[in-house]
Amino acid sequence: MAAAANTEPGGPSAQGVAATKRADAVFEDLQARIFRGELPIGSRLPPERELAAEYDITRNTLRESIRALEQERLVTVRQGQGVTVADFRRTGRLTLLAPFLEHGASPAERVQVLLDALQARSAVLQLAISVAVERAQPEDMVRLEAAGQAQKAAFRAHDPVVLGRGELAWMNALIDAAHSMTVRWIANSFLEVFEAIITRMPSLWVLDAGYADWIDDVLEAFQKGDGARAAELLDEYFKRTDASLRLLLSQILASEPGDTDE
Amino acid sequence: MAAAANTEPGGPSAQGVAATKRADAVFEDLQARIFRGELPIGSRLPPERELAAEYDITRNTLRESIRALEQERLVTVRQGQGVTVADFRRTGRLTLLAPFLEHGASPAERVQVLLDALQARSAVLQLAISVAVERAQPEDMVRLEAAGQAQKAAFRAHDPVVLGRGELAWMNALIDAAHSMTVRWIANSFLEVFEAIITRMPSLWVLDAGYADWIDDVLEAFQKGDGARAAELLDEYFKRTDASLRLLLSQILASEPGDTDE
DNA sequence: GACCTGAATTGGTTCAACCAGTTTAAATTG
DNA sequence: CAATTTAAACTGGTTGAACCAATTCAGGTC
Repeated sequence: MAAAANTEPGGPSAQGVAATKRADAVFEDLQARIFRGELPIGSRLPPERELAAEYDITRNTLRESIRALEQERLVTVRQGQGVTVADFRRTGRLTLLAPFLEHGASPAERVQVLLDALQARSAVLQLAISVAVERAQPEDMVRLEAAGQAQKAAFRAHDPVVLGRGELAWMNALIDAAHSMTVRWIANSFLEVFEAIITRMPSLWVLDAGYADWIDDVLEAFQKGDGARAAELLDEYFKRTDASLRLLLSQILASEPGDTDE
Repeated sequence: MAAAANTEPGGPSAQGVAATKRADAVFEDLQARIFRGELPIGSRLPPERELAAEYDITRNTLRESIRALEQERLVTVRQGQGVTVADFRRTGRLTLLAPFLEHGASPAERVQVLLDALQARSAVLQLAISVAVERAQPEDMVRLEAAGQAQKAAFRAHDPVVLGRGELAWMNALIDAAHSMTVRWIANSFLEVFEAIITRMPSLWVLDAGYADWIDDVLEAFQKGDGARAAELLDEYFKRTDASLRLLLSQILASEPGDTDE
């Protein structure tokens, strides 16, 4: 028990691990094929009857997969006309972020999306801070403080997984302190990505040497109610670590020639 | 043809207008019931066989609806155990924003979410600007400039629908100029909301008197490559209009006693 | 060539079983 | 009587075949 403790409630659920349901498995495969460009944008999927036969499932089951694809805006479905691959790069939504980073086609594009996502993450956390400064309750402050201290302690251990989970906990505390559904909903898509990174490529979890001090500074600014200062600190820090990550990723990109991975 | 011109490609698609497919209709109804709290968080939905009978559809069709709910993280489904309403306020993602604002339970909560969404929108557009300043191509600049001028012209017409669509076009131009899938994906969920507002409650489209000048200032800062200045202008402007909107919404809230609308 | 017409194609829905985890309650056992 | 075992019942997951309803497209008609 307590094997893979979830950072926060609302953890595991959908497509977390390998899909057990046939419909899920087919959904993921089709999703990956679309991301890979194997099913090009604008092209039509084979008719449901054919596709079902290909995957050796019944049409009803296949339809559930298609329904999920449609919900993610990866395809558009019209009676009599077929299922068409949508221009997801343009029409997609943030829910595609994590799956795209896992199944996306070219390494170059994945790296680009990841770097953009990091910048966006910084913006989201800055938003969270500015809202949280206005709305944080005493218990939120306690939780934030605790998460920060835990991180400072864990920092000396140099374990990327522990630190990653700790930072996730810290982010969650901050997001909860904002008491904003909108902030929580935006953040969840990013947290999904970080979950995946911690689990599958912890080496990507880059931390700056000044991490411990930084935690203190942010907490202090936050407690003073100086949201602008806290946001600024956050921005600066991320600019530094993201620069390191950029370097790291370019190295990985250079060493990994082809498209294949997994 | 050209009847209800879409602002941008990637327009109509899913649940735009009243669902024609039975499965979609049921999905929307269940979604609304969950938002309304009629199906409380943590409670179990009736068994599929019963629910299908209630809606007078077949189980397979109902399952497609459930699948969509699951994809939106509104329910969790486990074999042998049933379908449980998820704590969407915590586990949901940005895709819920538009539907929640349309079907959400208490007017007070809807207003709160809308105001938070506006602040988030500002943050997202600031992000878009800061990225766009780095990546905008000449054609992006042309498009932005054109959209801005069109808005200045339309401003004198005082037609909220035209102005709303124009501002949507302007935002789209900016988002495209960022050349970032992440930015586009975040923004799409917000654009969905604005689409709905323009169509259904155009009176909410508040514009400041200084709108025309503001457009000029932002464009100028942008063209100078001063992303920080442009973002700042955007933030200031939104703070002003959002304050007006806050007032307007509180009035509407006061005049509309019950939960019912539509 | 423009216009109907109807078959073929494709998704949408229905029905009726059966399979597979979970839960519950009865039966068994100590 | 309490703990355990067992089997029924419930719940979602999947199947297969058939029919309905838009859309497309090929032929036929004018």
